Amino acid sequence: MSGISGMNGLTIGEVAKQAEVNVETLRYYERRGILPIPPRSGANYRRYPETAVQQVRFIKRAQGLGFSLNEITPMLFLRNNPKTSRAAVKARAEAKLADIEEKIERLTEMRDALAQVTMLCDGKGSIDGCPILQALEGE
Amino acid sequence: MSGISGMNGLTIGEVAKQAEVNVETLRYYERRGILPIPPRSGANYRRYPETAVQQVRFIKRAQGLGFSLNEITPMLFLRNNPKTSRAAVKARAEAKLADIEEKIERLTEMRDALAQVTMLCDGKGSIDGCPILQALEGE
DNA sequence: CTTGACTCCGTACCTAGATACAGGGTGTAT
DNA sequence: ATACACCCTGTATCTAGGTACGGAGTCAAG
Repeated sequence: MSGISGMNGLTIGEVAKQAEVNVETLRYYERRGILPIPPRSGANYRRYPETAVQQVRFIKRAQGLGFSLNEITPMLFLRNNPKTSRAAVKARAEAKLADIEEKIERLTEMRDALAQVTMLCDGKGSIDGCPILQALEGE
Repeated sequence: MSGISGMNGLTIGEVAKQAEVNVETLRYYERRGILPIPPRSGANYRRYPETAVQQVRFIKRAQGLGFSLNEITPMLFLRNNPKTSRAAVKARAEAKLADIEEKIERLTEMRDALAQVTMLCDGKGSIDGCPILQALEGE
């Protein structure tokens, strides 16, 4: 048998592999207070419960939906608190949704402005009087 | 008369005010090599030509269109080089346009995924079995 | 000739999310 | 018993775009 598993809980490397993150990332999450502090072995090795893998995956999925670590931290707390209502969870999701929509809108405005400026230019000749540069220079 | 203007060129504070940026930002741009190094007065004060204000505004407008400082630096160079073709400028604008569109697409995917998850939840009851959390936990 | 506003430089700090590395200790297979 | 993978801590580094601060020098007005 390889590794030092089978003892009691998972090593940081095992959690990292299963959750598909870097070992350093797990230590970073611990420092940030986003992952609970695991017990230590006699040799001072972290001993993670199986649930740690699920927690990390939860974090990664939430990140994939646009949540920042600062936003995820209270969500993990919520998740472990049976008094939490679904309404509270839903409210966070909806706030983030609005957030993402605003970002999309800002980028869309940017895109339209840039597209307009780009279309002014036929791409021929020297830069003297280039409409794109004029747009950036002008009033 | 207030200030030390009228001498020859603009002080850093005057440029900052006219271009609506922070004084520190101008020094930062200089360190980054994005703004040309201005001559100094006897007292070692920066003496900016009037064109500096235009350059800073150019930078700020380009940022507003989504260009990073790293992308803007060569654009300023291009702008001052009469051999540059409009095609080169247009190519940069189009590349950035594609870039922004990709960002919009990624955010849109995110939004759709989050919206779907959010709609599963009626916002009633305890978190046990909350569909949003289940989506984050589950496979 | 003092006061206040401005400037200088260098360095540290900020957000966000990690990643890397040095210099040690540990666990196990051969 | 030795090699090698793994773990520990602490600190530094990275991207991006600045902001803040300390201590010193300078300028113009009253």
